[in-house]
Amino acid sequence: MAEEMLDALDRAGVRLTGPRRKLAALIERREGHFTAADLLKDAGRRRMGIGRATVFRLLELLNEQGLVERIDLLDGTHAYIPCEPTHHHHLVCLNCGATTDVGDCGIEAVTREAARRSGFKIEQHRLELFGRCPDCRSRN
Amino acid sequence: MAEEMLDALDRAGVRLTGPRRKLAALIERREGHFTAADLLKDAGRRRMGIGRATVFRLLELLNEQGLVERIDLLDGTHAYIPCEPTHHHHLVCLNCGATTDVGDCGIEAVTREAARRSGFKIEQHRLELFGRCPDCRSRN
DNA sequence: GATTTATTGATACTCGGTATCATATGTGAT
DNA sequence: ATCACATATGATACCGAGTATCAATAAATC
Repeated sequence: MAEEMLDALDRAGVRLTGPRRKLAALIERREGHFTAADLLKDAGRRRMGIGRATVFRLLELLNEQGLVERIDLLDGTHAYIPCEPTHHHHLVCLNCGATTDVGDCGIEAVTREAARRSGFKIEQHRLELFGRCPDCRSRN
Repeated sequence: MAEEMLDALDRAGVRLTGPRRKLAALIERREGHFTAADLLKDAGRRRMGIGRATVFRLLELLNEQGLVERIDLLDGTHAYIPCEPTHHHHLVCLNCGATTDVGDCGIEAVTREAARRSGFKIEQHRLELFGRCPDCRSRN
């Protein structure tokens, strides 16, 4: 469990410590997006004695490895979501918080058009999509 | 000066107070994106005696009226940019911080495709584009 | 100009995230 | 196995963005 994350950490050349293993497991059993505070609470509830800083440090590491991404919810709060380390975009369910990834859906064309209109040379983009996931749609 | 913002505030039915007029003028003379702290510093430098809370309150008001938008920079910090109150997306220059708006550049098609692939019903989206503005491109 | 009500600025607070630093622990060499 | 040492840890303190509170002030309306 949490193999993928631990492998990535190993590959990144950092130590596979107790706190990191435990946190990776906690992240894995989470569904949808979560905040650093959520994780910290998870750990606290299980008396894991894991420090605040450690949580943030691991999230940063995982983020560097592309296994977790920081997204900005519509209300301006930050959340983290586990994901594959390839370029993609996120879909966030406004009802239950579930997230999915989608690959390139033709956004290249959009950036090209924006570049043409503005004269900018576009180097990066960020696209977040918000809506209702299939489950929540069928559930009412 | 700052007519547009003051008009909008008036239309919104709030009072046209001294601090609001002064801040609107300060926002107007800003270029590119700015943080609440930037604005506060502007005001402080001119000994305007404007409180922290007032700055945040005005930014929130302007945001509600669509005259200012909060964007998330790549490094995770929040910034505000003045803009038109129609749906659009933002281009941010990674070099100088300048911003421009572009209207719909075909993103409808992208959201439709993402919806098809994921089963989500997409209700909102957020797209931010980062790159080099024409000035910075020609300047080297 | 008086009155009413929204707005203000000071202060204190919350919350996400970071810096510091002495202690603990994983790891690679022995 | 154990040693040595670099890395990671957790406690604590800190920072910066944003919000709540509240008595004092100033727009708007009459």
